[in-house]
Amino acid sequence: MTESKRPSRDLREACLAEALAVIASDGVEKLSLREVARRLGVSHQAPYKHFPSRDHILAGVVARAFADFAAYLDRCLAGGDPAIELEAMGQAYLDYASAHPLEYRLMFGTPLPEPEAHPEMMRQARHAFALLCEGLRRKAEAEGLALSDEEVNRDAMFIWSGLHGFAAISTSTILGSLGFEPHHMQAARAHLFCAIGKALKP
Amino acid sequence: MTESKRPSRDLREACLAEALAVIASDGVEKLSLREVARRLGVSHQAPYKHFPSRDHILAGVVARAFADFAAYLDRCLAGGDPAIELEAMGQAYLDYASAHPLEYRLMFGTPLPEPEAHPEMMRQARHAFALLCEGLRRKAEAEGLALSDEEVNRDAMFIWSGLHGFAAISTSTILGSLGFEPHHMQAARAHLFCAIGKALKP
DNA sequence: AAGGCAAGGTAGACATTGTCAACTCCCTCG
DNA sequence: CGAGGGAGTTGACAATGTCTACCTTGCCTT
Repeated sequence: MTESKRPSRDLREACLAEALAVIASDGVEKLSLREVARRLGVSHQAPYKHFPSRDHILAGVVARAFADFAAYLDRCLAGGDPAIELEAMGQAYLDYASAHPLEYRLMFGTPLPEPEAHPEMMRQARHAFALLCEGLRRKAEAEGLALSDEEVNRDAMFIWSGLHGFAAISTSTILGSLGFEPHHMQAARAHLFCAIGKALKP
Repeated sequence: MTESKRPSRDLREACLAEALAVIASDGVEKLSLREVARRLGVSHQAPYKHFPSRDHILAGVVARAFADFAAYLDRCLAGGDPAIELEAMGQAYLDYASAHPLEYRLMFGTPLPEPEAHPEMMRQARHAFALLCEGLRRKAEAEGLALSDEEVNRDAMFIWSGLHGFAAISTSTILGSLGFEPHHMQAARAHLFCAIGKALKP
């Protein structure tokens, strides 16, 4: 009986995991602390000992997703040809969105309450954007170009727009009723990367 | 006293308008039929005579936003050079998003309730996408190209991704903590259109 | 080692919400 | 003129977020 003695950290973890499970099965709007507590077999007030409010447990789930996402992108910076690295990072961006549509939509498609109240989340977002800028700068250097910060930012914003737009559309429910099927999206994705590459050529 | 006699259609309209007002002031998650009814000074059940459920009133608001949006884009198809028309439509897309960030986020940034349960909402969405495809097709024709539906769809998806991504990022709160200022976004927007144009050249 | 003490967990209460059912009012159509 | 039905009202019920008051238990202080 070494368990259920000091479950403090355990319950917090379990709440986060179970909250994600609830969102996955019933949607984010059906997330309720009582449902989480019920599934975990604890009282309806137990989660309140770890999260001040429903918004805070949701923010906790989102923060975890951001951390995962950043780690996912980080794995692409293994060193090597900057152009290939950059492309790999773009692919990883969409891979993550398609492998974890739930988390992606939570991060970028859900109105989060008080973004400035969760600085860790924003820090991760800044980190991801900085990775993209860094990749662009390295690629430009490798090609002998000297880009100003402004130019890097503009290119980064263009790429980010394309990737985020595609990811958001892909993980949205609109696609189904627009008549798009998986193999269409596969082709569209390849076309997107091709188009972005073409636009980046001087 | 010619009013409040047959307010049937009026109440439906008033509900939609007031629902949008509620969303604007308190956020979409605080939209409740009872709050709408309270603001309109009617009983908490009155809206149910026009909308079967809370999701249906939300879908009604979104459908109206899609219709407005499509009308906004439609104004660009006044005839003339298809290439200029298409560019104007892209500008109108971002203009709408920046002029009506609330509605834009409702349409594309909110988990919509059961799309197949609200065919009118999806019909409006399909219409907006069809406008983009139509613009692309006309431009290709004017240039003497014969594009297959697949190619049109892929180009449309690329453009839509770029526009939507930019619009979503622009209307999000991330920008602030990323250090972007309005004139940066102005330049980034011009750069985006330039890049998209470059990518569309064969 | 005894006694508190604070963190973690439980139970009950209250306001608010979505939604169902039964009721009233009044216009319209036969 | 009277029946019918659409529009609106009232009442009720379950579920939820959140507050307050209680219990439990391992640890720390003296």
